[in-house]
Amino acid sequence: MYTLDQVRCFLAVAEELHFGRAAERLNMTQPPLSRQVQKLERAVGVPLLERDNRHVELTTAGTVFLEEARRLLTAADAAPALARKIAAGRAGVLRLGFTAASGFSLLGTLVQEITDFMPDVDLDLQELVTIEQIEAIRRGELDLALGRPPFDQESFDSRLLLSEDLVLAVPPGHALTRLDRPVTAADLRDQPVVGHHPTKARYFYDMVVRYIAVEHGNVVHVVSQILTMCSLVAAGRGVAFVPESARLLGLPGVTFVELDVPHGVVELHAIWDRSSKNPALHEFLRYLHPSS
Amino acid sequence: MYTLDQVRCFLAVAEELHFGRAAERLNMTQPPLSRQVQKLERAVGVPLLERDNRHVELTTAGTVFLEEARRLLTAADAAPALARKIAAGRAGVLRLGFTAASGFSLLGTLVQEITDFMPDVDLDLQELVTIEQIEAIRRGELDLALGRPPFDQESFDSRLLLSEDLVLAVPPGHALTRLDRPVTAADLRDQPVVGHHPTKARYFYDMVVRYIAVEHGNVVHVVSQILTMCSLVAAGRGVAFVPESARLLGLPGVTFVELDVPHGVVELHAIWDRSSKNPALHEFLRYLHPSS
DNA sequence: TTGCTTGATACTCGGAATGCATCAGTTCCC
DNA sequence: GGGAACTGATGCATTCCGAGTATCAAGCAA
Repeated sequence: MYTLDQVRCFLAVAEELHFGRAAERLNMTQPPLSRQVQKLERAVGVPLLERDNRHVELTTAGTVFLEEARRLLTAADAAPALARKIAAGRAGVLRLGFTAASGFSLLGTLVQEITDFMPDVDLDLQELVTIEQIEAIRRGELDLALGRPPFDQESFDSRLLLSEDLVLAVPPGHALTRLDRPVTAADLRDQPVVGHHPTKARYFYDMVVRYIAVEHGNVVHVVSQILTMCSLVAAGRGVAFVPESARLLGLPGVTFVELDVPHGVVELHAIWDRSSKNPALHEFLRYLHPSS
Repeated sequence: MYTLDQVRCFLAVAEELHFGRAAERLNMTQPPLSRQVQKLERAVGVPLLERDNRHVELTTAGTVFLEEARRLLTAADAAPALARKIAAGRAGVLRLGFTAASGFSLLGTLVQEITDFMPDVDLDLQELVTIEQIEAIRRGELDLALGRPPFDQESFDSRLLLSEDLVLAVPPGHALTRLDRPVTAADLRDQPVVGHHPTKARYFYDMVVRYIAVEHGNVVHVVSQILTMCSLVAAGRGVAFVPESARLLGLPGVTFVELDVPHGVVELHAIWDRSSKNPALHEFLRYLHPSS
């Protein structure tokens, strides 16, 4: 079995792609570093790095192991911190994930409310896209997510926090800003579109497919974050479908026009594992559902 | 910093609530176990166990650390297993490009076969024309392409997957449907033709130039996708040369007549970079060439 | 060719973990 | 009340592992 030190060694080498520099970063010399990585590879059972007597590069297995290694080390660092916080008499820790987009809208007020209502609870905030949040909850690395459907209704409970409109982000002075009616699919026939990633931003992708049949050939970029979309719009690369709260970004070079879609279609939910035993989470849920 | 062994020691003690039995379970003697747990507690910074000279019990911090510890060890066990699976090609990602036309014919069965043969491999599908696929492979953004010649035989390996006939798409009731012999170039002298794009659909363009000398002036549209061609035929804009599998589209307003060209001239190849290191690709190739 | 770079290996040394023996505190029972 | 039994901690000798130094081997450049 391998040790965390070996994982740390591997991480440094994988990031530097150079044993000498990695050793320097770890405050050790190169030979023991080589041996530690060799040991790790023997423990894992497959080569993680390909050494070329001149260059070092990750194998495919090494690439995915690197991801796991990062998570492992993060968890290894977080565990004692968590234990210390508990021991220090704090009421607990609430690990809250949020999407970049929800950060603009209600994250601020929500954090304020939580700290008011549960002043002794430490809040750990992490920005992740929805699926990553769901995965993190499933792995027990997160207590509460601010995300969008779909998610497994079996294992997760949720509550709708916010409904907002889907609007079209366009550069200022764009022809569509001069329309005095909501933009329809027909208006977009010849518009380059900055599209959503079909899996990472599945919620928006599905919504756009459903309400606005965008010509496949019009999609000029595929991205997963609202902020990136707006930047691309500002750069004149096309128009984009974004939640109304993107206005709060205050980005120059972007303005927003109404779309011919139902109001309030963009939903933001609080999502949690119904089997979680974190007392801080339950305390928060009591605040969220004052009834129950 | 602590080690995974220390965590394993703590886990055993926390579960047994007895140093002696925990030591037995870990195949070690009791004194070093005590010291390992002490070390872990020093690393974490707070007591995790309360020893009572008669009983052992978890502190509050110990309880939450126990949970984290379990997760940590699970992740530490899972990571190498995952890496081994990746290296064996039994898991991972296979990025598969396909032309719209190949989508109608064998993409479905191929995808089915891949998911049967390599159930843990994620398939990323992307529709691109052949040259874009080749470029994507060259840039390392795609592992496998379903495309048509020509492509650089130096850097790419390939395998013929399908040969089919070139047929003529015409509107139903068209004069050429009443011929009782294959259509020849002469029959097309006065027909408006929906033509292929000379670079984006070079394979079909070259093939048509080679087998049927179409009058230049007859070409009323130049498009690069079979589906677009068929739609234009259905709209009565002309006739078009398409692979027989376009029948599978089931488009109303289009029927197909035989052409006086050799059978099986439309080829579809699986194409890949012979220097690719993706184990999932190699696993798939083993499936494709059971011989080698 | 020579010299430089880079990762692997040989060897020695110091620190850490192990196991044995033992201690110290508690509980139980006669 | 006192000794036996039990439990976790500690002292000590041994062993083992990992670190550092020196060096090697392979590839590349001039």
